Amino acid sequence: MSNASDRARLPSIRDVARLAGVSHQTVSRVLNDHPSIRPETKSKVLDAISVLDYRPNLAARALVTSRSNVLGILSATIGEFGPTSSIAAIEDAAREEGYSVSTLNLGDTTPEAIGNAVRQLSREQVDGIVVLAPQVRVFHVLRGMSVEMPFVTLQTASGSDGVSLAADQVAGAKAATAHLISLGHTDILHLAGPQDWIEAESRMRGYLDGLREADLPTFPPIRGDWSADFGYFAGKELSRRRDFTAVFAANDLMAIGLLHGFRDSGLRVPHDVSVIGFDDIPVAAHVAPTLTTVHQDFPEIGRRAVRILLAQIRGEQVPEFGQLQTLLRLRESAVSR
Amino acid sequence: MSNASDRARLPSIRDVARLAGVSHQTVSRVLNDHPSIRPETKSKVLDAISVLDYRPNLAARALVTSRSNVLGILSATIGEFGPTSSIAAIEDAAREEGYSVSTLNLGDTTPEAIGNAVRQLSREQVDGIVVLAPQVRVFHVLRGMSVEMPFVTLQTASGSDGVSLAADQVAGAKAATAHLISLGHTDILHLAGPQDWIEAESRMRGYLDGLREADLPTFPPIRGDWSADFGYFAGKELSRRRDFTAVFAANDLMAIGLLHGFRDSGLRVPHDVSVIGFDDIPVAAHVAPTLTTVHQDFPEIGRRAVRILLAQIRGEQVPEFGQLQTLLRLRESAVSR
DNA sequence: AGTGACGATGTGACCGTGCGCATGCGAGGA
DNA sequence: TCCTCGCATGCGCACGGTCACATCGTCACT
Repeated sequence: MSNASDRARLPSIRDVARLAGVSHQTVSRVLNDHPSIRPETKSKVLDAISVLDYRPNLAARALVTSRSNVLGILSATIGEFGPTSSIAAIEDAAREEGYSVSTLNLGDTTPEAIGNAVRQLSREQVDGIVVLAPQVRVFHVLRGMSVEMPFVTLQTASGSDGVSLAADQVAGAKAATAHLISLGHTDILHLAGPQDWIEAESRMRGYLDGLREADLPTFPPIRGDWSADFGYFAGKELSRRRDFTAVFAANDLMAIGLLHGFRDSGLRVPHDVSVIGFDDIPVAAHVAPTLTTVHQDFPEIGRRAVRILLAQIRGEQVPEFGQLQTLLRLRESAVSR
Repeated sequence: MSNASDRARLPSIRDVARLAGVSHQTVSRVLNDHPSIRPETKSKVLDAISVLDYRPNLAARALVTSRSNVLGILSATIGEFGPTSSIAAIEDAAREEGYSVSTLNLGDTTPEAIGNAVRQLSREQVDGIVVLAPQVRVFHVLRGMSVEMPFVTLQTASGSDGVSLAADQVAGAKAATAHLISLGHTDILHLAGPQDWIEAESRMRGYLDGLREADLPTFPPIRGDWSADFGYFAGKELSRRRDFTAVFAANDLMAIGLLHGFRDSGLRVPHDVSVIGFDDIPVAAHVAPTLTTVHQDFPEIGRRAVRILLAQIRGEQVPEFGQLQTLLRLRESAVSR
C-alpha cells in the first residue's frame, strides 16, 4: 500500500556505500569507472547498487560537474519529412552515447526568438546544440551571438567556419537539372523554396548552374513555401504559359502539388511536362505519375551531426566528413521530350 | 580575449544577493514570486539579476526540489505524420507552461526495451511522461510496471483507468464505412494496420461495426504495416479478385500505395473501386485521385495530453475532455457505384 | 499599553554528487 | 631495514539552489 507520503527518498550513493561497507567516494568511483578499484570492492558495490535498485541522480551530477549530458535540438522546421527523420536519428545516436535530447521548436525566426531559444537551452545546461533551422537568417544570428557552446547546424553553409553539414544540395539539384537536359528538355522552370532558406538557395543554385553549363536559358524561379498546396496553385498558374517542358521543384511536396495542378489544368505529366522533385519522401514512389526525385540520407545526416557535436564537446579531433552524396531516383514523372 | 580557463563560474544567487544588498533567500523569493516581498526590494534584486545576466541553475533547483520541469516523450512511432505533428504540439504546449521536453525513441517494443526507456526517463527525473506508443503491448507493459510517475498515453484505450486520449478512431472509421455504404457499396474491404496497434484495432472495429449495422457482409481484413509500399502490393494482389467495389484503408499511406497498385493493375479509382484513407496527411489532397479520408486534429491531441499530464503532476483536477471528433474529408477517391 | 498576528527578511542546513587531498598498505630498490 | 612510490580507499567540502525556522518591526485589537 504505497501512498503519496511514501516518497521516501530514493537511495543515494551513501546508502549504497553503507550497504557495501565502503565510503561514498568509492561508490562514486565505481560508477565512473575509476581505474583504481579492487575487483572485489567493485562487485560488492555493484551488488549493493542492484539490491537497492540505485540510480544516480543526474541533477546532482549535473550540478557538480556542470555538464548535463543533454544535447539540445533547435528546430525551426515543423513536421516535414526530412528534418523529422534526421531528428529521430539524432536522438538515437545521442542516446547511444549516453546523452539525452531536449528538443525546442522555434515558433518564428526573429533574432529575439532565436536568442531566447538558445538562452533557454543554455539554462538547461545542454552540453551542445544541433540546429535544424535552415533559414539563412538563423544562421547569421547564431554566428552573431557568439554562442558559448558547441553547436552544429545541419545545413550546407556558404562559409565553412561554422560547423555544418548536409547532403550536397547544389550537386543534387544540378544532377536533377542535368537529367532533364539529357532527356532533351531545354526550357526548364524551377519552383523554388522560400527565399530565406539555405536549402532553397542551394537547390536553386544547382538548377542555375546546371542550365548555365549547358548554355540553356534560365527562367526566374517561382518562390514557393514548400507546401503541396502552393505547388497545386503554381501548377494551375503555370499551365497558362506553355513556354516550358519541364519543372524542377525544390521539394517533393511542391512537386506533388504541381502534378495535381497540371492534372486539373489538363496538362499531362510526363507527356506534356516532366517534373522532378527533391527529398524522396515515402509517397513519392506512389503518386501518379511516380515522382522522379533526388534522394538524400536524412538519418545519416543526423548521425554525423551527433558525432561531430560530441567530438567538439569532448575536445576531440572533429571528424571531417566529405559532403554526403545525393542520389537521383528515376521514376515516371520525367521522360524525354 | 576569453580563453577556456575563463569558465569563471556563472553568477549564482548569492552573487546577485551581494550586489542587491540582500540575502540569497530574498533573491530566491523574488525568483519564485513569493508574495511577501517589498516592491522596492524586488526591483533591486531584478536589477542585480539583469546586471549580472544571472540565470538560475536548473540542475541545482532540480536537485533540491526533486522536480525537473521536464516532460518525457516516449515514442515508438518514427517519422509518421500524425505522431510527429502531435509531438511538435506537445513540445510547444509544454514550453509554454515552463516545461522542457526530452524525447526518447523506442527501437523495439519488447517489455525490456520499454522498461529501460521508462527507467531512463525516470533517471532523468522527468516529472511526467507522454507515451506515443500505439501498440497494445506497450500499453499493457506500462500498466504492469506500475510506473511511479504521472503519464498519459495518446491512444484510445479499452479500459478507462489508464489516462489516455485520442480522437475517436472507432467513430471515424465507422463514418468512413458508412459513407461508402451510403454511396451504394456493399462489398467493402478493409486494409488494416498491424495487429498489435491499438489504432489499427479501433479502425478495424469501426469498419466491422459499420458493416454489421448495415447488415452487410464483412471480409477478413488484410493486415498491413502502415507503409505505402505495402499498400501498393496489396493493390496488386487485390486486383486479381474482383469481389469488392470499395476499400477502406487504415491510413493514408497505405491508401496511396493502394491507388498506385490498382493503377498499375489497370483498375481505375474511383470508377472501378472507391478508396478511403485515414489521417488526412498533407499530400492526401493532391494525389490522383485526391483521397477521401478521415481527418483528425493531431496538434490538439498533443495539447490536451500536456494539459492532462500537467494537471496530474500538479495534483489538480484532471480535466475531462470528451473524445475528439474526426472529420470525413470528401474528395475524389470515393464515389457512388 | 500590552500582546499577538503578520509581513519582510535573514540564517543555516540540506539535496546527491564529484573533486582535491590525506591516509594506510604492500612492493621494490638502495 | 628503511624509504619511496603507487594503489586503494576515506574525509570533507563545494556546487547552487530551496526549505524550515528565527528574527525584527509594525499594526490592530483588547
